[in-house]
Amino acid sequence: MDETGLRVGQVAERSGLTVRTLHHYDRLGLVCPSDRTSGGHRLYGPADLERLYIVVGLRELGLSLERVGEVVSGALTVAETLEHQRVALDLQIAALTRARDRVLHAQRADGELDLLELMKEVVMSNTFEQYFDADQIVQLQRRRAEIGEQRIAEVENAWPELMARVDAAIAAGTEPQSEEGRALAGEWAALLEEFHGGDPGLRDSLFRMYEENRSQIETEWSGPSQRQLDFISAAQR
Amino acid sequence: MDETGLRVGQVAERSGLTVRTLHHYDRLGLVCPSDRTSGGHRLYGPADLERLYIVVGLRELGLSLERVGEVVSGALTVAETLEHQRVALDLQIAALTRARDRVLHAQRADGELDLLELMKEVVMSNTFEQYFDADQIVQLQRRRAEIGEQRIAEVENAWPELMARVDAAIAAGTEPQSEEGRALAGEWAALLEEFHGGDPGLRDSLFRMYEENRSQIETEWSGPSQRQLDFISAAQR
DNA sequence: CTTGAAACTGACGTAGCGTCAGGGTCTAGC
DNA sequence: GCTAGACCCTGACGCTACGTCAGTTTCAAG
Repeated sequence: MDETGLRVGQVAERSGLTVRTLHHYDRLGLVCPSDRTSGGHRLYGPADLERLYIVVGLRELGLSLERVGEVVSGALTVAETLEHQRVALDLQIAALTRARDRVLHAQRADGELDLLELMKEVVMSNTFEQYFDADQIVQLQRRRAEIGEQRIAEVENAWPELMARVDAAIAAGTEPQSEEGRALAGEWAALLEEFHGGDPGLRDSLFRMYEENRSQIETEWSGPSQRQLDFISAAQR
Repeated sequence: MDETGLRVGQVAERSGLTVRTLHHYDRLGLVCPSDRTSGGHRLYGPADLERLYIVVGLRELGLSLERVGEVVSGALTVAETLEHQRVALDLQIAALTRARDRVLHAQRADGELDLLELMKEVVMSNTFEQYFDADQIVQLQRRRAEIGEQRIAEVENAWPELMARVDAAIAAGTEPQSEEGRALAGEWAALLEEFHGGDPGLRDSLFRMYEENRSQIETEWSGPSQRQLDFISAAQR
């Protein structure tokens, strides 16, 4: 008759979970109280609580209950699970961040929902996903986080300004191979580098996307024109 | 018998959705094809497609199907919906980012899952959430994104270094009010400012948390000692 | 008229519990 | 011993946004 131990309600209060949740974990076999009263009420002992806290801790990492079960039972190695989870979280964060960016963009349309803008955004990001795989998108997201929003805004503002100066140089008849031309090409390359961070995979994907969607990017996204690209590539030779 | 229009399969192919999804939207009343063949097959006209693309666009913003329905029916204002959605996405991103940080922290325990570390993390973030509300957590997250990870790492490394110099000053018998003492206090305030960004609400919450968990923070998180705090506050007077 | 592809309408499954519904159990006070 | 009130029990359905059969019917070409 050693009916010591906490009842569900008390465990719920201490752990911040609900009684229903504890029932759920019990049924799934995650945390089963090792004792019951004669009337069938659950009694949680110290070992049960320890297991419960392990489960809670793993859940805070965002693992599903199924994974948690596999980890506590030893069916999954911890290191591998953590690595998978990190990647999964990166992907989710990237997806949500893109949604947030789209919302911000739509909000700029001030009151009226600009469906055309929204569709352009959507088409754009779909195009984007054709050329960059999940890992690359996560990689880009990481770079953005490392660099910080201020620097990103600076770079985005720098592009039209640089493109204007390139246009001016072309109009003035500047030789691409001249010192001025090569300086412009250097700036151009530096801005590109801010995007792909020197990763050849990212750079190639970006270039392929550019090649295959040139006219659309030029007209709808005010990207660089063919003349500008020609000038820059001539200067880089 | 003007049975023109696209069938579900064709619409699915063009929109990137599945046939099942189109059935689902039809049943929910979101996008109901305005025509059917005599045999009952769905026929989507141009107006239906337009409505479908609006729905798809709104879904890409992360809105639930219910919200999408309310927006397209005009029951919800667009501006308000977008603002709510932005906040909701911020909260989700913040939650996932915290989970990711915890995973990274657990991974540093190298192979062996350090449950004690994990529990400390969890307890810490629970403590944190007692003192900062959802808006403030989002605000902090935004600040971190703006500043960039490099700067954050710099600041985190700067703390122990500064604390060491303060200790040295105390050991050398430096007066808090001396020029050297006030310089240290200035650096101290600048590092704090990096955290709260000058927001008085954030600063007060942080101070309250510090006050009420002083011993724990000092021992488990190698935070500043009482002696150091006394020196700094004396120097600031 | 046949045949293969495509479409139709249910209906169940998913993750992690919330939320009744319709009971028993525990315990303090009388 | 009895009862009231608080607590606990075990089902069972609900929610999101579809995926995935299953069994039947329609379409379009030969």
